[in-house]
Amino acid sequence: MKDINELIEQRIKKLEELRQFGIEPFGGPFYAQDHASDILNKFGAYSKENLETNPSTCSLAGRIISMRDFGKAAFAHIQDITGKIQIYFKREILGEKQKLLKKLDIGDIIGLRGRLFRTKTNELTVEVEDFVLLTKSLRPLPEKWHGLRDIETRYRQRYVDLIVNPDVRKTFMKRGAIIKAIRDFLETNGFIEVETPMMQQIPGGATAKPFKTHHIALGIDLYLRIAPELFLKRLLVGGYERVYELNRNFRNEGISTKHNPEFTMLEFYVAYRDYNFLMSFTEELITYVANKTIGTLKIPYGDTMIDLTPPWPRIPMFDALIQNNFPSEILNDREKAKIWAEEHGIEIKDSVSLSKILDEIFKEIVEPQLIQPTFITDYPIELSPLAKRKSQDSNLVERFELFIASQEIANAFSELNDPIDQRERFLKQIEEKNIGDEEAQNMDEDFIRALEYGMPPAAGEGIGIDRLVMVLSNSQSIRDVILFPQLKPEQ
RNA sequence: GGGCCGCUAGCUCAGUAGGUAGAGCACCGCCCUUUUAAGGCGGGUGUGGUUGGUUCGAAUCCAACGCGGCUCACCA
Repeated sequence: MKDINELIEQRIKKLEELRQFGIEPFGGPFYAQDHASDILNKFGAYSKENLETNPSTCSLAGRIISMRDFGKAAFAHIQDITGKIQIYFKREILGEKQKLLKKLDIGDIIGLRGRLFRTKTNELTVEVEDFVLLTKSLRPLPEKWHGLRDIETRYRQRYVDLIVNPDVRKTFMKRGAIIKAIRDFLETNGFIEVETPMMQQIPGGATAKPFKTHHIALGIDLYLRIAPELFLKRLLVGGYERVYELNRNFRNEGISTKHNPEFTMLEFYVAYRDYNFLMSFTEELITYVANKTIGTLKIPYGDTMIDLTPPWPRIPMFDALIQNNFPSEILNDREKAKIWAEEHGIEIKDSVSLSKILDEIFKEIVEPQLIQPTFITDYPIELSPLAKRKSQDSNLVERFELFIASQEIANAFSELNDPIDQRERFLKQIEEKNIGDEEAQNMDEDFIRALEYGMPPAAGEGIGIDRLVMVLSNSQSIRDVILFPQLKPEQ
């Protein structure tokens, strides 16, 4: 941060000179009446003559992002949250104040009022009648054509990325719109938003390694939540019928283009429904969000087009395997399945169960092909300790995952509400943990106690918001949809 | 964590038989009242990621380390 160079020194000098003129370079409030894009939209149809005969004034606040100074006149563009607009400084109008332009730099934030006109090239422009410096910028912005390309700097200094890369702004605006649309949809369908603990004594509700922290006054270790699931289901016991939480989860895993240690998850629960209901509901939710935020169900992703038009195929997991040439006769044969996997280049650890082997094979041979939205249903019970068994086959659970663009977007199931079965499943997890599965789930006695009071039959779902935003914004890396992705410390 | 690639001016990038570095934009000075990659004249502003090594001499060759990207592993 101490890399004071000549460019910064020059700007500090200008700042001091401005103070000598009695101008405060870090000013107070400025109540602009307008925004750049609003003006462009509102007056876009007004001709040059029109603007001359009906003078229209405006006031704006924003950052100077370019400057073309002629001495007695100057053009600049200023940028606000909506976009940019050209402004024109003219000595005839500003008088002595025109000289202040010498002390302004690209990057400074100003407030101004002026009159709209069109230039020779017909660009709608604000002729500045008065302006005030609101903030002096001491660091030079990246140059105007190539902008800021360096990925590391873009992530570390997202503020600069946002100033100079309009697409980045758009993506994060879209992210905000997507989240708002999700809330709108859930609220209109009778869901109530809640907040449950992020710091948990027993991390549960997912298979993942947690972050550990410590509470000094209580003298206990706490874990950042890996999922809100067990608390949301306690709320079903408490009487909530439709409930959701849209917030951060934390998982102590590697970082990649698809994983950030903290990520945003929507979890929602519906009493008196099952996973079949949720599949239809998910189609409605995602198509609502897509229509609302991008206005179409046919969206580009990488070099393919994704068509979100429902209904989406619903394929049982085992069928999906068989359709991809996995021999159905060895679905129940751990040894042969393991051999098949290894013959297809999939590494399998010795201790791993049949279900996990099938899951590995699925990830390897099926998942990459699930470009268009697809529900994969009916997972093996060992993979789903919180899900309800299928009545026709007690080795399977009523669960689905939604895949789009080869990514798992949603995971949902009919919730297990039998406290006795739940206790057995937890005990099974503890066995797994003892064998060495770091991610196996923990016993949560209070959760079982809650179930013992009676949880209505219910279905619950988690949607990975970052990944959904990736798909809807055609982003190839999760870091492009998280404002401040986790990075190693700078030096 | 493994493999591969990258790190040179504020930004985007050049620069190998090894001879202490260059372009555009930005910036500084002067000129210019409709420009928009404004233009004209003049100016290079640098801890070459860091630390060592080889060498008379290193941005360049070697090693270690740091950070980033891609990829594999793990997951959502």
